[in-house]
Amino acid sequence: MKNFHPTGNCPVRDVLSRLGDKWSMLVLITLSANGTMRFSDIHKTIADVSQRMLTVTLRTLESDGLIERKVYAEVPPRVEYCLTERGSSLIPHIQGLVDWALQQMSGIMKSRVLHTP
Amino acid sequence: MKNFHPTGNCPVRDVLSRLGDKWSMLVLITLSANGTMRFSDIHKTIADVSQRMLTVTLRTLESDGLIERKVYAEVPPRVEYCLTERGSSLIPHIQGLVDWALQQMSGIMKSRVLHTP
DNA sequence: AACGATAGTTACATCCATGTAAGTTCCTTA
DNA sequence: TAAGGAACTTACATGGATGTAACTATCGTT
Repeated sequence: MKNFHPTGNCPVRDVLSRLGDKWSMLVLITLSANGTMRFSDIHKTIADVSQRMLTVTLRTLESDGLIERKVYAEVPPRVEYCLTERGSSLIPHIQGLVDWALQQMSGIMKSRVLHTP
Repeated sequence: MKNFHPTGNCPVRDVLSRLGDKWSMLVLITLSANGTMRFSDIHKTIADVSQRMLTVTLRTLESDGLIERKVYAEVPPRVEYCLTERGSSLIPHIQGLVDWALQQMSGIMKSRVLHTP
């Protein structure tokens, strides 16, 4: 347990807590699957995210250097997002989690029912 | 309710959202590193979790079948926790995320500073 | 002149995860 | 007789994450 420091501020916890929010992993997987996308494209793909939270999520991911934001000086505006190299390096790990969840979810749902009669 | 609850629709999101809370991954990694542990042992290892949240987290993990809870009829009580097979199968994926975070966190911190002048 | 399109921003409201503090149980030991 | 211990449980408080709705800018099109 030398990686997770139980006391004080842990940078690893900090980094991981960003991915644990409601939309970040979903956005990253979406960009990985589709390549470069406009704001409206992402919004259509993840239909139930609010405009505000999509903006907030994208800004946070950009701030951490996981995605890149390109603004084109056009009217109406055009903004494109894509994964950075750092963002791409994270994808296999998220995908690993998703695959695990897909394999296990049936059993997990059954387990939940047993534990809440 | 005007909108569907997102985790109500997608089982994968539901399962992953459980792992995204503040303590679940930490508890799983701790159990993986130390094997069977008592409640108080986990609490000592993860010093800054409140008693209540440790209880809540352990119950949730148990309900999903990721850890096993063994109660011994003694006074004072003794309760032991360990990973189930399902919980163990998740560890490599969490560890992959942790390793990634360790490799990237320095660069991420720098990126954050650049994006918040 | 009004409208639509895109990608936001702002102010405000609400919910839920988490925290705090105290109470509970039952036996053992001083 | 009372304190101590493990593992909770309950009631209440709080803050941060998320949601809602309205507003913005600009230009070409109707």
